[in-house]
Amino acid sequence: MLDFETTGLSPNYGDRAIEIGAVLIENNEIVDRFQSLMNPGRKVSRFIEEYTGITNRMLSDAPSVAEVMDRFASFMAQHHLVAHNAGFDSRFLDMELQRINRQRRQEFACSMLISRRLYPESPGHSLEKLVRYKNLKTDGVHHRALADAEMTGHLWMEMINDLKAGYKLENVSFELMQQLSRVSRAAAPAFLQRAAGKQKP
DNA sequence: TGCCAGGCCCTCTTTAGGGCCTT
Repeated sequence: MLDFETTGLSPNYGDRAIEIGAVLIENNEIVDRFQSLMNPGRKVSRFIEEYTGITNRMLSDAPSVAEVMDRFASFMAQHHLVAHNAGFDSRFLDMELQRINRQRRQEFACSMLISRRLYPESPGHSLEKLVRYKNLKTDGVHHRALADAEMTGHLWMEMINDLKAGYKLENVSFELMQQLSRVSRAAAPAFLQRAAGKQKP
């Protein structure tokens, strides 16, 4: 599970990463963590300072983006990747890796797309609203990379548990989650019924 | 200086528009 804080929304228009947080999940348990600020080599806006709590002063002492991303590439290794609204984080990850001549090879899954299919009745599908809706573990910090990655991890594990309980699935693989995120919202229940049928002995 | 996203998903749809979600 990974999360970026950035200078803005568009890597194609020059925005850069300023913090990355990630948790490694094995057997429905957080077993490792990664977090670092990174100096993008430019000032961040007042809006970003207030939105994230990450100030220009904090970034001036931080290691370079290249240095942090090199360490993170080793941390993520070949593990599957998950982010909340993964399109956003995958664009920044791929752009920052490209800048250090490295490349992502593994697949991404999006916890937001899956939550929309699994919890259509939720009042919203932002990370914050889902944490409240599912009463997930949180330390109350939002818009910081490690805290958001941890909450995404708890959401991911909750969704797996709900799929197991609600559809009598014995095994919920990363691939099944990815497939779920790709079927239409209307077709999701039938897709899950079929998946459960296939797993019956 | 101020401007600039991208994709999903619904609906009053498909020759489109707008809300949501990420910073």
